[in-house]
Amino acid sequence: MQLQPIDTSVTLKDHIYERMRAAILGMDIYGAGVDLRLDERSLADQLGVSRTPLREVLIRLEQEGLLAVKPRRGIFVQRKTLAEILEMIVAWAALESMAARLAAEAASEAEIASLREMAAKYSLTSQGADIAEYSDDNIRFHQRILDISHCKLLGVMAEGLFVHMHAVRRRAMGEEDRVAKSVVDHMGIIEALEARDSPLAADRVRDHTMRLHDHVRQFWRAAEQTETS
Amino acid sequence: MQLQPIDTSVTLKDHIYERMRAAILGMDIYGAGVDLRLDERSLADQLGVSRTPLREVLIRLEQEGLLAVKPRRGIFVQRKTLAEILEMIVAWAALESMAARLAAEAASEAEIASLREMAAKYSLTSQGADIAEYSDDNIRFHQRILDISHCKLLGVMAEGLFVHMHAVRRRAMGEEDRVAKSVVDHMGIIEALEARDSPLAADRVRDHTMRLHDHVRQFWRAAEQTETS
DNA sequence: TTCTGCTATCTGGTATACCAGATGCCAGAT
DNA sequence: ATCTGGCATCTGGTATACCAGATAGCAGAA
Repeated sequence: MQLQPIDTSVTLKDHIYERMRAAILGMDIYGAGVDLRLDERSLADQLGVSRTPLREVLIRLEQEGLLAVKPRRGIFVQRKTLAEILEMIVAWAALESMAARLAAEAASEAEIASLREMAAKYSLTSQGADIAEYSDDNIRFHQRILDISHCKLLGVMAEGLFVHMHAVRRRAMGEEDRVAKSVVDHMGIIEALEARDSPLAADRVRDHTMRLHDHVRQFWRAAEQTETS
Repeated sequence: MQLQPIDTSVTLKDHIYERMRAAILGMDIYGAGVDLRLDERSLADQLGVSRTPLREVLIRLEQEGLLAVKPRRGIFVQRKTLAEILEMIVAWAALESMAARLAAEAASEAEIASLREMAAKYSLTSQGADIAEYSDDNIRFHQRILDISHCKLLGVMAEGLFVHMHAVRRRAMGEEDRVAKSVVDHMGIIEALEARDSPLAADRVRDHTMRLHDHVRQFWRAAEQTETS
């Protein structure tokens, strides 16, 4: 008889973390009259746990930049400024560009082929798909590049950045036009990878992401947050 | 009369964090018979605080990859595997390469000049300085590049990576030879920045850091850790 | 009516108590 | 001498109590 060990490392905190994270990402952070203040006790009540494990989760979420804890003031969902969003995209470009470079050097044919497969969905019917769906697939495409770089850390670090993009989407995306351009970019990236041209792949990925950078800078809807500190 | 507001946001936790972090970084993590287990209660006693704030600090340190908390087993200082170290260096190269690119485009003359100043110390007397001192100045040089990119996030993310290099130094550095080569690399980087050649600057920074990558891979002393989980 | 200062109360910070899983030692059985 | 099962105890996880700063509303003075 053969038994798999039971994973005892999952604790209450982990469940709380998932719930909280999902709840925060589900919020329309940038909405006008949205209440960004959280209340520890009330949250603990709703989740049916005590404050202690909840607080540890809140601290973790603070580390990830999703929350801001202000001593004796309150806990707030963190709104990112345009400048911060732009910096995240720059960092993302840096990481993914490196991932593309590594992928061009070391990824298997099958791995690169899997990218083409993902892109194929849009190459023909590019105008038919709706934005939201494309946006998800788009993220997956980029994560796949990070995966096939075989450098886990790049993926992990980028993941921490993607999280924040989720909220931004509602605010700065939206032009139909970009989808078509994006598809073209993706094909260019795939071709560079297939050609094992690592500098070219790195450049194309970086340029592609930096185009998003410029787009966000241009179309960020200035419903600016008023809070200072 | 003019008064500056008192910063009330510094709390016990922050002090504990500093102490713990310094203590951990000061440890010879990779020593042979080093005890990597920490005891919450004992630490709380030593610091003169209760477990609660200490735990929050420990969780933060876990997030940063310095500690590993194993439920009902203990808290351990995290040893990095060679693979993990190498991935960190890759990520570092990605971030700093991007920083160099931005710096070449946007840094002021004065900022670039400050790099030359830092490098000057070693350009002539390159053989005189001891390794430890050079190593510190070396880190500062790289942080300066991240600074003058004017992208804070790149610096912050790289900082989180540098922390781990501290412990690695004892283990994989040491050849006098590398100092001289490193100095040459630095001058090349500075020249590319001065020429405002951003692709070249990015390439040189990346190559330089990836040379460290190769060096570590080659000279990592295999006194391998035995623990599995 | 307006301003001042007290106070009730809300919030996060910290301390402490208790719970349950993990370990290791030891007695008793074989 | 060796193996097994139980128990004492150690460790982190969770719950709860209490503290002090932050706020806002109100009462009383000017």
